[in-house]
Amino acid sequence: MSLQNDLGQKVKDAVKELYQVELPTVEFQPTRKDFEGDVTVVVFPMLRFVKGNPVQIGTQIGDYLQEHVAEVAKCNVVQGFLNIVIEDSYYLNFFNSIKDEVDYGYVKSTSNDAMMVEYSSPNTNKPLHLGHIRNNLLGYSVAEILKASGKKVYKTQIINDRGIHICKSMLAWQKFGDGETPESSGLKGDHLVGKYYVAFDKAYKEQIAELVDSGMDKEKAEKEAPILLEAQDMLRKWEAGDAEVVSLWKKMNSWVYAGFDTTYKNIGVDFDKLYYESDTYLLGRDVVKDGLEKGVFFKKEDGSVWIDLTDEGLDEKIVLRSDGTAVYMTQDIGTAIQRVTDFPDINGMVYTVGNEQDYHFKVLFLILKKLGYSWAEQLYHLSYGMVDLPSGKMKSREGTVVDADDLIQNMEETAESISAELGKLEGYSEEEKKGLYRTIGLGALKYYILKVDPKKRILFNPEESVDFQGNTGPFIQYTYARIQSILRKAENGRLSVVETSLELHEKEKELLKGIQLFPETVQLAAENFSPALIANYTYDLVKEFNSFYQQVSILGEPDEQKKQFRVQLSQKVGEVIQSAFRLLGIDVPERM
RNA sequence: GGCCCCGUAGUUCAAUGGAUAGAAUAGAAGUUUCCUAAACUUUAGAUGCAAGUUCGAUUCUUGCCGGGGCUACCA
Repeated sequence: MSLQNDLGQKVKDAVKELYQVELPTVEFQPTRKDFEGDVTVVVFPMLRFVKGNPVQIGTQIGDYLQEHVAEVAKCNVVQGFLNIVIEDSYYLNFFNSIKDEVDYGYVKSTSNDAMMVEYSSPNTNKPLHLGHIRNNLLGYSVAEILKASGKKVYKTQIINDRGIHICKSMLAWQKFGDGETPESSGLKGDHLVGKYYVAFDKAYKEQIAELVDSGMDKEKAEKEAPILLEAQDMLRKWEAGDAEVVSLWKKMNSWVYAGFDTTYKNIGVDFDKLYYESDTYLLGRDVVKDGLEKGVFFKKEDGSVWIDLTDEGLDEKIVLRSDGTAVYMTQDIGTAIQRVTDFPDINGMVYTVGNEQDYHFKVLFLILKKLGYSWAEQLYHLSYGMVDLPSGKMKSREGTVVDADDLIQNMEETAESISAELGKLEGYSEEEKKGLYRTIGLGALKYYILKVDPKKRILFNPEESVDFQGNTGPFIQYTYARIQSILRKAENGRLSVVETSLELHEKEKELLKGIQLFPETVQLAAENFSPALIANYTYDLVKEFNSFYQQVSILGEPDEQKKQFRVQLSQKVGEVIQSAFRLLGIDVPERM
């Protein structure tokens, strides 16, 4: 904020005048609640440059600031901390300067500095589950945060639509499906296909057990179960372009896509560009050949191509098989390059992928750097921890997952029953109510997931479900709804400018400080790819507002100037809540 | 074995190397003639262990202990 810049300069001036020393930086922090003041200068780091007693230095700087800076009202020094009280008029001036700003806190995209954010990237053999939800929410939110920080952003996903796991669902459907379709069964397409993925695994396990019973050892049985051999055969046919297999593949994938579309729409995420693995899995081989000539890669005797990363503390990693076919890494190299070809203004990419692939992305990024792409300097693996259940890991194969669609429905139902109990929705139509339950239910879920550091594992207990009270999405939505209620009741006579001679209530000042923090919080969240920073910021602001709301009468204030100021202050807080929550992909309700 | 991530109140989460480690929830106690009590106000309770760097360490370094992951010519 500009005040901090100004003050920083003034502190440097003070030190220069008092001690004839140039200070490189000045460290600020918000003053802790227990002390008097608004901002605090930490004196300790200066001791490196200025010899002396920190208390004395702090006091002298404080005296200088009071004399030379109009906004500084008072100072006090506690240990090595110089606490500065800022004049009310400064905050009121600040408020006047931003109160009518639309999208306050967002930076408009000006440059061609574009980023691509990849997230979701599901397999087309089963429906989305809670792990995908975490992925989707993180990726979408980071994309929105980057946009708000001034970047151009392309959201993308790569759909993993080929491979043995896809053939497993197809084969099981062929064998056991009896022609079942989404229409005939009433099942959502992705769920229908997922059902056959589970059915495959069941049949596979049965066959293994039979083979083991008949004397085969387990490892061999796992490789030679007839149904697995059939699936492998199907994959070969697919790769050869066998018309029947390809047509089945297209049919079942289309069911899955229809299902995914519904789920994405319900979660509220979207994409600017889709990539399909069936189109991209051959990419990358030419690049590897080029890289081989440039000496980035080397060839082993059997003809396979590798990169040696032992200098970087990693291992050797294969990039092309001895038969010349691609591995996962080859595809990823090719796909990254393809994206920059498709969108030449891309200057960086974010990959939202679980932390079990940390190593893979470390290697991928290194390879791209070694190949000499300038954009390779701006690659980020948005890595996140697993979502576990009390019973352990989620496994789609075994059907032990929290299904995304079920979970969303569950959240809506919980929101509904709480709302019904509170009974505040008189006059709302059924349709409006339904929309509200979705807003609240999803708000609870999204906030619950996004407020946590992505790196941490989440233990999700479906029995306890997600809270609607305390540090939660609904808590913040509720505050927003209350503010809207005030605005509806307030008369229209709006002040064009707030008198800066107004004396601020302590809570009002805290709110203004909170509002002031929003733009830098957005930037910080973008730099750190961290929705959690936005969530925590919003919570702090809202908590402060609720305390203000409780202590200070807004509409009941007799002084018209003050009343109008409080109404506008509330309105601005509401706008910031809405803007912040938009970055998390969470809606805010007019009533609740 | 090697490498990576995590370890903070009973539980779920915070804390750019800074002051007396913040919240929420569960527990105890209050606040509705007053703008929505999904709220507000009290209260009790925590840095895995051991060294080191520093004026100052939850944060950085090392070792150990716990939990998870990666370590495929799978994707």
